[in-house]
Amino acid sequence: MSKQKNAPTMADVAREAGVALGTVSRVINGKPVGKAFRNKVEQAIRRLGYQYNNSGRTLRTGKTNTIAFIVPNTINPYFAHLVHHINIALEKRDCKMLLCFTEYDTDREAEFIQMARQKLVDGIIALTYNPDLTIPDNIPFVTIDRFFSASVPCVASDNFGGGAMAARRLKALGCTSAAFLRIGSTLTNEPSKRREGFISACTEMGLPYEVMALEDGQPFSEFEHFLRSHITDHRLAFDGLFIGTDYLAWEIIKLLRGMNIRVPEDVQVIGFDGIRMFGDQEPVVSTIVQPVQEIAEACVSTVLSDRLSAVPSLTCLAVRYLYGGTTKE
Amino acid sequence: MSKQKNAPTMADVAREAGVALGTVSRVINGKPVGKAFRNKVEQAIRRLGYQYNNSGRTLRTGKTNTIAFIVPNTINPYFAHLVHHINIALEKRDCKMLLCFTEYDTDREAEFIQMARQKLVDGIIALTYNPDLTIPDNIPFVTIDRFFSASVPCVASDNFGGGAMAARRLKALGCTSAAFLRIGSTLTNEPSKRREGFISACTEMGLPYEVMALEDGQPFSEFEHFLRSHITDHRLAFDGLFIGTDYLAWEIIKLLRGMNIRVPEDVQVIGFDGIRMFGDQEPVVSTIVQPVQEIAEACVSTVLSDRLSAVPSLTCLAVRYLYGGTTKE
DNA sequence: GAAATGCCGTGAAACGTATCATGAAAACCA
DNA sequence: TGGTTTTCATGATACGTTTCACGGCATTTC
Repeated sequence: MSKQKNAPTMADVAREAGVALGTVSRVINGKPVGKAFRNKVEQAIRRLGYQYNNSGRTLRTGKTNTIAFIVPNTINPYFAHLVHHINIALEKRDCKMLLCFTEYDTDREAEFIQMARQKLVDGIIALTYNPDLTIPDNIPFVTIDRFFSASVPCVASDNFGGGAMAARRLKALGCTSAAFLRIGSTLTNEPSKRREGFISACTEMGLPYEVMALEDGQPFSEFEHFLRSHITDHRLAFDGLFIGTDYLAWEIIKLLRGMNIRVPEDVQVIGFDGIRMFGDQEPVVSTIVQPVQEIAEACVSTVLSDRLSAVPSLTCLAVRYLYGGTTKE
Repeated sequence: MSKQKNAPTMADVAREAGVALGTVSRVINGKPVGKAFRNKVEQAIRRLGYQYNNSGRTLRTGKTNTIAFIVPNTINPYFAHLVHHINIALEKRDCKMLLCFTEYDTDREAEFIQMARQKLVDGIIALTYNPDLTIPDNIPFVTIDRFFSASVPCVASDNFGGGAMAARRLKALGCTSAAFLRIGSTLTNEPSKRREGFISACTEMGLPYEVMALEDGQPFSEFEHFLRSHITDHRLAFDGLFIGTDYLAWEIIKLLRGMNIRVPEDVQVIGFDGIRMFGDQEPVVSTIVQPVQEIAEACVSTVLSDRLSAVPSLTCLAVRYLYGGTTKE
């Protein structure tokens, strides 16, 4: 019961069982061992309550069975869902997850990547906001929604298709004039394809549209100016709004309601990500749902695969989610 | 550039610097070292790009600088916030966090605790749902909101006070009849004190109240029956509702709206936890905010403290949060 | 029935680090 | 200056595991 009853080691088990150290190891690792010997060892393990020591194993094998997930935070529900599903996917493969919150801080992203080099993790899954990140080449690295180079696997859903989906949906809802809002300037980002897809579909359908994008660092209030400048006679100049992120959509809806513009009566609003407040609840905004679970699964299977460089960027299908129900396209 | 350029070790640094192995170690660990020697070592480290190997260090010291946080999931925003703040508190102390999702599964809770014994973590912070959990006595263990015994530190906010706060608030809002809803039967739970505090304050103020508690496993629809049975002439029999959790409150509000009962016009609803949809957004329900950050800080400082057994259960002050603004009581 | 083959138990050797006892040099004191 | 203390570099050791070469034993093969 003492706190420092130092835990039994494999040597203790070997002594207790009257076998060699190597035999104990073979039993533990499921290597072929004679039945009698196996029994002796297993009983000794049970008697002593032996548990393997992870540090020793890791030191010897060089494998930590741990993957780092670098993500801004867990407050944004979309990130929270990613964390959740990545963890599940890792656990399925007997791996642990080391969570690294960057808080959108570039320096911290770099720190975490350094950390990986201390043999703390076997690989890294990263959702970063630094387009100039230097990706280490000596450790498996997978990005979510950020394309760096052909040699760095990038997992993303069909952002272009999702954007087009949003446009078609607005049209189907009877909108005659649309607008697109997005924060973040990095045009090589995968998510920027949502805009491209939206524009492409609008053009194709002959739906007029406007685009308003905020650079990183620009004040959020710019959006308010944009919206206000489009109001005449208490009416918004457009009746359909596609917003790059549910997070942003929620903010915008607040803004609109503050201007006495009703959603969805006066303007249809569609977000992106598929965030729901809790597990099985109605969405706060109409949204294009990202297949979070598939994204997580793809990240994990890629980061754990040996032939990393051969894995192409993955593409998942987006799903539309609207007031009250889910529709797959 | 090759993937297997095995990383430089302390021995390599020592050779490069022309000093002894122990000297390198002393430099790295900030022990007193002669200036000339220190310089030589530091330069060698830089030249070789040396990074310490965590497994070796852990094996030697027995310290992993990692704390496990056992929590049902990260989907519930309250949990997500806990994860976030615990991680921040750990990082402040140069510790890592190992996240363990139980999904409310008792077996998995036990598994994770076993894992800790493999020297994977230095301590455990747990938010469990198994009242019969056996707490290991050979590893620092801190619980959130669950009291097991005097020897297991339990961090909880002032649940009794929070419950009383909710009652007073309903009264202040002009309610003349109240009800309390809660899921989960474990009466020794710290959160059950919310009910006690509520009842106590109602009694004190002469505010009539009803209590409806769902046992674990009972169908959620029981709540619907309860609510329906309190409706006469399209009017609810009470005009104030205190609900043990924001999660539940949100569900109940959905239910109420489905019955054409308006919130807050027909009935005032107050939840508990202080969940907000995103970082700085309006709450979905009125709620008693838990001081998540302080709770996290208390957990971490307790689990990392040596004189664990001497630490009493901590208590934090609750804060009231209502439509549009925050009020401290 | 002897040689060849396969099976599997053995003990030693690493993995990379922190620490400890040792001893030498430097600093201090009288 | 001689003795005593302090400072600090050294090299060996141990942490707990996996793996590897070795060899003993049993089973097969012609």
